[in-house]
Amino acid sequence: MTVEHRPAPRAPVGVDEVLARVREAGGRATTSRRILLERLFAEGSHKTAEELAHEVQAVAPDVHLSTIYRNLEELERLGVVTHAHLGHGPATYHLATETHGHLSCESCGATLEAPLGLFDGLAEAARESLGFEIDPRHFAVLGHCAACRAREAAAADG
Amino acid sequence: MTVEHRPAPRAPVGVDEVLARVREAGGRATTSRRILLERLFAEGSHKTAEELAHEVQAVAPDVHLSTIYRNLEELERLGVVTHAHLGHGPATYHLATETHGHLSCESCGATLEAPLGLFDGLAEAARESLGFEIDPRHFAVLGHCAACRAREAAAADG
DNA sequence: CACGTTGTTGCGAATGGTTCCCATTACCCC
DNA sequence: GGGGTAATGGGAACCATTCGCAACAACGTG
Repeated sequence: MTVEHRPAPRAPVGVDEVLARVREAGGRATTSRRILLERLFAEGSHKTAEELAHEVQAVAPDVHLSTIYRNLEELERLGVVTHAHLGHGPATYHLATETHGHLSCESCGATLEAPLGLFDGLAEAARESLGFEIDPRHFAVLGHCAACRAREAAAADG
Repeated sequence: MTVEHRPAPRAPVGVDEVLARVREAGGRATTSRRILLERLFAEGSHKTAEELAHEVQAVAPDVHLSTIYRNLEELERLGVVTHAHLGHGPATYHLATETHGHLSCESCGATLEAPLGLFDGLAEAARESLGFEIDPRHFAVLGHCAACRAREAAAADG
């Protein structure tokens, strides 16, 4: 067994499917919800609530940031969306379709998605020596990306 | 080589040594600085700025929280103190004498200090497949501790 | 399709953690 | 023991997020 927690999210296929699920759960298919979902299904993942708000507001200017937060929270409860903390700065949200761990560069903020298998070495070590089960999805593992390391090494040589 | 960044902190031996170093660097040995250092050298690590403020204020009630933050920042610049982010909630500060990685439980907030060697498996995997050099000191790797896993497993069984 | 229930929204205020600004204080070098 | 300047207290500002509340709008029902 590798890293494995939380209810496995049922893959949402599209906006309408998700809205149907929202209604099943007693919720309503509001326009702000629909637009937000369209933005989440659009390419480019790991968006902050504020970025999503801007995108949504390009279509529906009155949608308030707090509505974005509330909808993200609701979608997360349904297992459609997840958020990840990538170091300093705001959380980022993405579809819960594919699960992956996060590596984030402390220097430039770049985020790498990594298959959970990458974390198996640490997962095993932590589990065996401490009984601790890591989860690299909700919080990124920080460090320094290749580009920044190269740049920093070059600067150090100077 | 394993996980290894940042200037290796010269081990500070005591409050007075650190204050001497502060002065070398053009700083001044103020009372708030001294008391803060005494608290940092006292046992019990991973204290938040606010906890440290309370401890300092028990001795010198007028020391302001912003002074604590400024002093911690200054001490960090000198390599005497480090801070770590352990998930949600405020950062924690501790002496930079001994370097270790952090594992933090998402359920109960417990923090485990782990030797950097524990992270070697992931460090190698990330370096080799992505050129990414992890640093488990500044940001904790999150997950679930043994106690919480046991409790959660029991609850799931019902 | 009008109606009422109730989930949602917009908005602003509140929160928690941290940083910034600024006039005053107090180190400490001579 | 006076002067230059680092540091302080205090509070305002800041960012990300949450909350409270009155107005609104979905949508099942009649």
